[in-house]
Amino acid sequence: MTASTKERILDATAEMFRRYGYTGAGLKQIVQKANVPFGSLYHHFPGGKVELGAHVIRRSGQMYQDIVTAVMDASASIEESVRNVFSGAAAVLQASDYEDACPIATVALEVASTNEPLREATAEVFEKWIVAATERFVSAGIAEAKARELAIGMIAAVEGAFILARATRSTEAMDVAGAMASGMLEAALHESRG
Amino acid sequence: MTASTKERILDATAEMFRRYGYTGAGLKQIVQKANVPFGSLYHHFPGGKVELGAHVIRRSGQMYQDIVTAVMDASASIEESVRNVFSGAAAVLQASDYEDACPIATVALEVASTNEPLREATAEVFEKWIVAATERFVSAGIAEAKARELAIGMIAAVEGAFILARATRSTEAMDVAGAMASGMLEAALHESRG
DNA sequence: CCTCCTCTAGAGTGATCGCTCTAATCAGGG
DNA sequence: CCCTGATTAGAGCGATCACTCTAGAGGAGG
Repeated sequence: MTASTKERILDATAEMFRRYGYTGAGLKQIVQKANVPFGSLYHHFPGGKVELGAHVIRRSGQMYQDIVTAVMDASASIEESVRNVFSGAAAVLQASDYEDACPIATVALEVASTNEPLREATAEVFEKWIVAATERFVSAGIAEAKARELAIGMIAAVEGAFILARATRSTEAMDVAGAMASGMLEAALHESRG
Repeated sequence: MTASTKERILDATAEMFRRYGYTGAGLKQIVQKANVPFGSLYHHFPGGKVELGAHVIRRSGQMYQDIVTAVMDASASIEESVRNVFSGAAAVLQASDYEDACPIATVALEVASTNEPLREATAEVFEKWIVAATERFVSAGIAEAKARELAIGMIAAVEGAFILARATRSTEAMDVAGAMASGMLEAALHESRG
């Protein structure tokens, strides 16, 4: 209710992107869902769909990172925090009937070869995620290079599991990916502790 | 030249799907690329875009599986075969300027919540891949349950790495995912051999 | 009151969407 | 030759696409 017109547009677009992707989300549908007149969209985002898309990608990326950070902060150990991220993703998938997964993966694949500004936005988000996760692992005592590998592996695992889980409507892939990621982490911790 | 009209449609559609996704690929563009009159498309695929999409998903899934099988058959050991699959994927990505990746991942995410028959087609393909990979690992002496976990983990890793690699235009994620997958496999082999 | 500027409001633009339709073309059997 | 069914060929359909345009509503300063 207190959300501004601009925020309502961004929120509605983010939800449309998650469900229908970038190409599949129509601007008319977006303004209708946001309960905003069409003219307001081009007032706030004069660059049209591309500018709106770039904003939504960066914003969704930040929001997702904040959620993951909060989950990890609430965990007792780094090992547990990784497991909680995957089990949390599995829970959200199930609760949303396999609709709400990664907010930018679908868009990332769609625009990778067709829309350079949006591709750059997705790349920026992924790189920020990698850096944030790497810092976590470094703080846990893992060497920088190994920490970055773990971070990339973990993000790749969760994204790949999202694809399999949504396609098969099962959390099996997410559960397996979580076990795989935590196994990798434990091995790295064991190594770094001597 | 010897390719039939139907095959040319399927090939053109597969390429359009890889680059633009399901929603982004227009039927007019497809028939133009395939050098086929519009009427022929609806003669061969009376069910329209959905029927064509389902055919292309299953066909691309089978083709991709055949390629991976060939790569693995040409490898000396199961460990090497897994590494070759990832390094081969990285090479294809680089050679195609990060356009040609998994032929169905983009479509899978797009249609997961919007098009039930196509979602089922993608689920079918993924399940076949999992079964095929599981059989490979079982033949290598790994227990059935563990082999299925490895198969799912490997497919999730390669799919997730495709997303990161295409977005960032770098093979780093694919290299890391390959190392992660082969590490998992070696651990499982070590365990199964006592 | 008036002016100025931001924002809301939605009708209307040409282009493209998936799809339907009819006609032409072709091959093989009689 | 004619007939028949499969396939090619593409114009045209209503709907929707991203987007532009003009007009009005609302609040702040004078």
